[in-house]
Amino acid sequence: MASDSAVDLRVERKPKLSETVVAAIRKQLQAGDILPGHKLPTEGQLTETFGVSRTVIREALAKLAADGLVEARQGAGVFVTEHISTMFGALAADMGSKDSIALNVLEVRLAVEIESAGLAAIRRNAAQEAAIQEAFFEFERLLLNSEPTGPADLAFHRAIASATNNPFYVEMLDVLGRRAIPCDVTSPWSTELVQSDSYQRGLQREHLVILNAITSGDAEAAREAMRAHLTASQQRYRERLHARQVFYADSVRASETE
Amino acid sequence: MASDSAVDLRVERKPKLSETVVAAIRKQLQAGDILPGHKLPTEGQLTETFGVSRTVIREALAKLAADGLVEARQGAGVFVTEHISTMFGALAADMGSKDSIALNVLEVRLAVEIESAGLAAIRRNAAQEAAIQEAFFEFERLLLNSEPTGPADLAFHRAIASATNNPFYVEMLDVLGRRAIPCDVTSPWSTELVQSDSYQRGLQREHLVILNAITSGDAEAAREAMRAHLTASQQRYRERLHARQVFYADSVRASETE
DNA sequence: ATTGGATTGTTGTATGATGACTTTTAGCCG
DNA sequence: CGGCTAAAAGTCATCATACAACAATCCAAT
Repeated sequence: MASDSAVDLRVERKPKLSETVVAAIRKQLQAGDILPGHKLPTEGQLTETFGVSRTVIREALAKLAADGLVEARQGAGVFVTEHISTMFGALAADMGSKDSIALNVLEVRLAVEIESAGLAAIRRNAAQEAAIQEAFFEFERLLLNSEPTGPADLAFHRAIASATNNPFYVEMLDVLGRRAIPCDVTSPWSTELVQSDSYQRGLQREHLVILNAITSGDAEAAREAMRAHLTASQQRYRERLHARQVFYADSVRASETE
Repeated sequence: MASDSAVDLRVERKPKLSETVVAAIRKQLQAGDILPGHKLPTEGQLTETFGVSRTVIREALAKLAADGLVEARQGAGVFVTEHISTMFGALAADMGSKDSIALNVLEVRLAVEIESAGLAAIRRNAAQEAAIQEAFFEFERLLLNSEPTGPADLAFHRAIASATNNPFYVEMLDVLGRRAIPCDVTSPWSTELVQSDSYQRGLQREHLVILNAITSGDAEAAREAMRAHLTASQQRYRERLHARQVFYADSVRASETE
């Protein structure tokens, strides 16, 4: 309780052994060392390979199984799951559990916002449309002045949600947005990389498409524009995670010089 | 390996102990026995409570942690994480009393389910697809026997949400669905009017379109089918409300003009 | 009253053993 | 020689115990 205002500095204080093993096996699976449907080494072999106890191996396999990457058959062995769609498989393989939660929440947010845009295109009134435009131009202004655009971006999305005339869309956005930061808003590790001018220009370009669709009352186009915007954001988010994990993996490798 | 092509019919293949524990703790958390941010019983206490070894408890906690429901801090204990459902707890409690609000919630649910169907079409695995089909045929069976189809309908929607491989979709569906049931499910005022055979036949027809789209892996078609299904349900819901309101009296209208 | 260490409680990891289930192999019979 | 059965080996699931690492608490000394 010493300092609540300070941002939590410990991004990754201590990777548990099982997490390390999970990451290692994930990487192997992603690299295709073991093909879907085939058997992983036995727990005993993995114990020797990684130099940890069977407890750790079992916990790691349990986590992988929880993510659906592998499945254990008693008496037979642990097998790589057959069906994982390539997209989702790579996605899940790339990220740790905590990050995957953020991405999952973001995905729910995506659903809400897409429909929100469609409804806004249909139901908006003049004042609401003006609010959306105002947020758009505010973003533009901040961008020109090189000021942080996060708030304006958030305002843009909230204005759209508000234009549905369904208060729960706004509430939903607030609740979901607070947890899974939409990647365009400030984030612990989004220092300069994300704030680059070209990055924000891209955001604004996507915003414009959304805005045009809404003002023209085309629900379908609005949904598609919002979908494009958010999936792109999702992609950017994922890339950042990946970059972070590469960094993290390298640091682990450095400490494990054996 | 006698029948590899056939879907595994044994619903309860092997209830691992850890899974049982996971389910039990999940239920407790969902029931609100332990509030977010608070500490769970220690592993030792859980060992005694469930009568299993600490190995099983640890595996169960690891799975819960993988789902983001709890997080363990070494030396301190295992704590319940702040969760979306809890944030929605108060929110969901507020709504549901008024029908207009229920309609708004239903609309949010529509957004979630539409996207859910699209993701299910892309990401589903064999077991999940089988679960969806099973729910569909269960609906069919109940329909032929003139039994209430509500549970099967709900199972159908939950199976689709589950097939997204994003646990938050299921959770969202549960939270939103409990209050504003989609009118096809049992509801206090859905006595016979809603249960009419032709009505349920229509539902099942819409379900079939969704099912086909998902099994064929067409995300766009799945979304459209789900959208059609839910907007139709929305419409039916409105009609029922209107009928009820007319049946009651016009006095209500006086207080809430507009 | 504050600081510092000792104590206790809790999770993380290691190790060994046993049961249950699956696969493979060996053996038996036709 | 071929097919079926039973034994054996391999593997995961669970249990039990012990120690290490870490966190919160308490208590004594200053």
